[in-house]
Amino acid sequence: MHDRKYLRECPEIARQSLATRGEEFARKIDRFLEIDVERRRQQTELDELRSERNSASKEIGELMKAGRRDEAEERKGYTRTINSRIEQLEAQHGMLSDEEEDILLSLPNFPDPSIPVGPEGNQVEIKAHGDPRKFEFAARDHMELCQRLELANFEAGARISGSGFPVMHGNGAVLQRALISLMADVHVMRHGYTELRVPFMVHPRCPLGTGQLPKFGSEMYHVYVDKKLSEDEPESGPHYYLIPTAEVPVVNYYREQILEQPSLPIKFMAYSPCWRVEAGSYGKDAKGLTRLHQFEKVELVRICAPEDGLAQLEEITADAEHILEILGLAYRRIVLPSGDMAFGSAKTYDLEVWCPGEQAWREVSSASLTTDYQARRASIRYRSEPGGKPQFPHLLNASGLALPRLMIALLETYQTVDGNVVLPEVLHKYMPHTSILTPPEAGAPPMI
RNA sequence: GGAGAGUUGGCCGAGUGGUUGAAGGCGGCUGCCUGCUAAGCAGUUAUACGGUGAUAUAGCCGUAUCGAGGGUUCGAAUCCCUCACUCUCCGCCA
Repeated sequence: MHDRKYLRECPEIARQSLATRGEEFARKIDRFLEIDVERRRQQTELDELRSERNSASKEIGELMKAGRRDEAEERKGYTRTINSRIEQLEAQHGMLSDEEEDILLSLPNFPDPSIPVGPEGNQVEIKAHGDPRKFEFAARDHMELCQRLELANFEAGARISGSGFPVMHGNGAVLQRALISLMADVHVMRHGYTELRVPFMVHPRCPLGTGQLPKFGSEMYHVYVDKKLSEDEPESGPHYYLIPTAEVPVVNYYREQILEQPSLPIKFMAYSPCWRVEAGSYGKDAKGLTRLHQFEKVELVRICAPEDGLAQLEEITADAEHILEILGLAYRRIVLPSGDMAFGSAKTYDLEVWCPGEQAWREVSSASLTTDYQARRASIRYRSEPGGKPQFPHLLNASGLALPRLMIALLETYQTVDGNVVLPEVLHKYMPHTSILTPPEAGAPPMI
């Protein structure tokens, strides 16, 4: 959400900035400005009328006390006429305020001037790390490896829930758990994050704060208690959203709070499952573990001083990259163009890991600086000095990292000629029972 | 699922129709006093929006805000209704 004053005072800059994200926003800003002028005019008039009513009421009180009933009655009549005017104005003012609010909530963040302008495809590679492994044999893709080593069961997942809900099986499940532990440990012990364990279903206010709502409600799973399912007005009862990322609950940890002289940056890490509807994406990267309705992720969030945002983005991105580095995976960092960023982001780096079996770079992390955009929406403020003015901090988030695609890269990179997988050393202490994934022995539960 | 209690300022906590934006306390800030420390005294200390002002985000004026929404009234934190949330006890359950 943007500062009204800024839009009012620098509409041209705002228009130009948002034009890089889509052509519809200039029109919205124009409408905002139009409404804003009229809304303020009405508010001034309302304030004056109310002021008059307040003082008249006070007078009535004094007249009553003094026993001057007739004069009091006369004043009451006067206030009643003011009230009808107030009522009228309030209705108009309310409608305008609502529309203004809707517009504000539907404007994305201003892109940082440093990023490339344009639609998806205009991203720029910032750096590359590690060499994609060369194979002296035909590298298998992760589907084949999962099948052979019995690591993931897609059919069973479909039976249980539907497509996009795989069951991790045997060593696949263990490996996933090991990766979670490894990443969490590194972020907590080495990078200094405080770990949170958060609710996975959240109050609607949360995704509004982070920017998924109101525009992207259809991309999240919405949960009602059973008795509300059949009713026409689900909004009347308690309802929740399944989190599409731990960023949602973590950012809302301080929603509507004023932090008193916090020591910034605040760094939070949270592991969680994530649910995404992914409507309309069938067929697009949809095979295997690439794109799922439910997946797991370790998420990083930072809260920092406004002047520090860009530097913090570099750090949080480096924290995510560090995981790829200790796992020995080749990756590149790209900066997303204005037209391809999440709604609340001002600048986003994607980390793409090399998946040799598919001969493709796959996004495993997205690190974003949301500046004060989420802080405003979620009303998170802080005072840098006692009695100082509350100000909006900058918020950042980064996946560190998403499990399924990390798993793809890991399996495909460390496969051997005979179709096994030799795990990198850093994982050994998290999987003491085996450092080489091989097909299960006879007697293991069948994967069908 | 059943029964009850509650939701007030950074925190605790008064307050059942009229100078209550809100007593009192804690904490914070400013000053005074005290030859250390401690204590004491006085003052001050919410947020948002609008206007005015300056144009460095000071000051002044107004409005709104006592969980949310609606109602009664000239006037509501205070009365009425609806909803949300929190807590306690019982039941059920990992």
